[in-house]
Amino acid sequence: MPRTTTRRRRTPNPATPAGERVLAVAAELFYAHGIRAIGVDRIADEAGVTKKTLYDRFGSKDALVAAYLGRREEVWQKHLHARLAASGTSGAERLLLVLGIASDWADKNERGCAFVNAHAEIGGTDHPGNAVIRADKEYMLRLFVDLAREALSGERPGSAGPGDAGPGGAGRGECDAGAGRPDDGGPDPETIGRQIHLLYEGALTAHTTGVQPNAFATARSAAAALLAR
Amino acid sequence: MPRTTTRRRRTPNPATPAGERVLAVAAELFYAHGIRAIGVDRIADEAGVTKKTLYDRFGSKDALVAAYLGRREEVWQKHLHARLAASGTSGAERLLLVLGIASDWADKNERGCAFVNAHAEIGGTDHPGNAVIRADKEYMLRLFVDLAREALSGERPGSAGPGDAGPGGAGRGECDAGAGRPDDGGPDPETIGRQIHLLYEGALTAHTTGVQPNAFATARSAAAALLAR
DNA sequence: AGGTAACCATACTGGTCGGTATACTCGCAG
DNA sequence: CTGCGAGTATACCGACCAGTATGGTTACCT
Repeated sequence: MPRTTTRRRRTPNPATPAGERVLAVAAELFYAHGIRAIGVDRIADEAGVTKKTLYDRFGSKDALVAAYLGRREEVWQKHLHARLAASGTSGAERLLLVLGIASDWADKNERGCAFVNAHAEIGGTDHPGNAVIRADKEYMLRLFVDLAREALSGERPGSAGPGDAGPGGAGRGECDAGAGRPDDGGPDPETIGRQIHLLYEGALTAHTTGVQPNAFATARSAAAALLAR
Repeated sequence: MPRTTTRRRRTPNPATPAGERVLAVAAELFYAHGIRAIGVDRIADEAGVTKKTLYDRFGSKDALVAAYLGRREEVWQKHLHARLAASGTSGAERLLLVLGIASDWADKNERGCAFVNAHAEIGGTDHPGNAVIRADKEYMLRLFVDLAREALSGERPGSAGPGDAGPGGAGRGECDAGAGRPDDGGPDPETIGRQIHLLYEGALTAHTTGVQPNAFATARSAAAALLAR
């Protein structure tokens, strides 16, 4: 019974009761006040845990931050797909529903996108959390592109396999994303998906900063217009 | 000859050589590394100034942060209008040019929108910088709405005055911003301006986080499509 | 001549930062 | 019964935090 290398655990796994409490408290405080604004002492205190335990579980504050972001991504994606699956929608409706779900989510998470906020603090460094941020952004972009493809191809609920995609390199080119000329003939799903992704990202910040309280409704109407061309 | 109450200056004005140096250094460091990541000691050091001088000019770190944001807003708005005025464009072209200017700006400012980043760190508090953030966001929204109005008044009938609007309070409703239904008849300029503002905000974060390197080109094509409906 | 604004330099406060060290207790599985 | 993982408690480290105190040096403006 090879129990995953029972011995020798250099990088600790935080899946213990105390570790869970730490992660829960860290998630709440980091999100509400920012990463740099919260010290490990306070997290340990509010989790009812000693600093030693915190460091035994996570190794460093940076690792704890990365764990916080990873947990956040996991929860959001699970929530999103649960509501998406329960809706039974398809085609354009399904794509627009994503904006509706994000709207509800944003109402309950008044500090906005945790990944954008974290990027403001740790972006441009070699912080381990950056990988998680990038992964989430990439994921949402792909989701919108895939849903746009389904919406425009006569609504096929099929898996549509995006072709492994793979992490690959950073820049991929996408060759100008269809300039400004009114190519009314047929804007490809990739472009429309990317456009709607921008509406999604924009609605998140516009909603959070308070400039556009109804940002998601506005984004929805714009997305519908882009799909209906 | 009342020279603005020559005596008694409780709130200092930072318009002195040393003050300018402090502000310049602060702007660079705050933008590049974040507000909480930079201490006043380092700012004073790199500006070749003592901490005493820094506090004589600005009073507190929070006030210095607010000054940094104010300066940033000023520079951006001046740059934007200079390029806008030099272009001689009008109508839809003029609106799309804003996205082009923002694209160039974003290429030179790789850490993204200073106000979004600052909001991630001080949002939700009573920090004096929040007023500046809000003002900038509001300004860009108004700009897009006004330009959308100009762009659409030249080709579409029924100007449909939105009714004074005015600054008023925070929430203004805007009554659902035209839900999802395909009201192809005529989307009002206010709504289109708001939609394009979302594209602008989204492009900023998508470009900065690296998910969409060509975010502004994509935003441009989407904005053109929304205007050409 | 004297006042004052704008600077310099050094030193200090009380607190917090991320991270480590030491030593002890508990429950469980070999 | 022993060894170990998970946890407790306390104390410590050097560095940095925002902000203040004291005192001295220019240069300009009445």
